[in-house]
Amino acid sequence: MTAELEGRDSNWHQFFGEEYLKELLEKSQPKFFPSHFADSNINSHQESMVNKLISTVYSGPTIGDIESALSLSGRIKENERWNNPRSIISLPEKGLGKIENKYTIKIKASGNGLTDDGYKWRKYGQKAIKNSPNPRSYYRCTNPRCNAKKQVERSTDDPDTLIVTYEGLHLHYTYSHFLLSRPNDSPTPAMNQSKKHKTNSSSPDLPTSEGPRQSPTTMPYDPFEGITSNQEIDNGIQAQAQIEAQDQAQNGFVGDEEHNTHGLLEDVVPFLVRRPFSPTNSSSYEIYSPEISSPSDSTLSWAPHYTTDLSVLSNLM
DNA sequence: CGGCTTTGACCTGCGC
DNA sequence: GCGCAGGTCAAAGCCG
Repeated sequence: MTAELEGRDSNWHQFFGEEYLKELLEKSQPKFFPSHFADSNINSHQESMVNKLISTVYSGPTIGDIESALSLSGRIKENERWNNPRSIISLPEKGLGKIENKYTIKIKASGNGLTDDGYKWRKYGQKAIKNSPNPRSYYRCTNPRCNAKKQVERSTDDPDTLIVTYEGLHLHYTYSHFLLSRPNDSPTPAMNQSKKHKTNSSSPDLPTSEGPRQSPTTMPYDPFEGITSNQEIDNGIQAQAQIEAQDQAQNGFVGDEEHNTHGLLEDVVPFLVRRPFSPTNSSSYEIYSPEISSPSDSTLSWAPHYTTDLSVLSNLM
């Protein structure tokens, strides 16, 4: 499989610019970051920490993610547009139209026809599409806080291929991500309040990604990998736990209590798509952006035609 | 009984 | 303005 990756560099410093990172830090600092992170001068160690923290907090797919996760031999195009979020804002002026948090993914369904992407979705509609024999199904994330949506339809070319379009962000916490690297930590009170997950059935007509959330004990990667020192992160975790405990008291739930119990904001691109890990997972994934890829280009491409207002995300933290 | 899917109706955007 | 197509709503029914 080949894929063309068209988009931003995975280096957050380059992508967002230092000023924007500082702005983000200032906004998120009260809950998550030690105060000195908001200082005007960020040294290299701090910057490294910032990059890692932000890439953890905002876990949208980077090129590295896609490449490593999908084992793709993709070629990466330089595209200056994605080097700075400010320039994204001006994209419509450049004729690319409205930018959306949208990804389209082609999934070669496995034998059982299921494509468990690790999130829990509720179907809210199905629509016949013109010139297509296959209906399109509409799903929303079951988390009441979350505006993530996806559309699923079978490819007309290949009945085994599902075309999944993700839209929006998973605005809920996956606190378990923190804990993977911290086996010695005792669970926070909030963590003990998670329910057992419930497995959904799938439409027999259009198998989708209903399924159990990935168990914290089998989460495939450690978001804090490489981060070594850190009272700051401990503080952040504790602060987060307090926030969630408060949530629990006030609202009766913590994040997506049933399956995505605690932790970091996740991009709508599902965890298992970004980081497929199980050798038994026979699904293959192709991520592309029909809006940007050339019609004459036979290869599939991916482009981050999403913008994420990190100030919004940081406010949610 | 709660949570889910199904499905027809309704809404909205867009092209003519 | 009209019609079409895509997207969403919500009532009804199913299921564990």
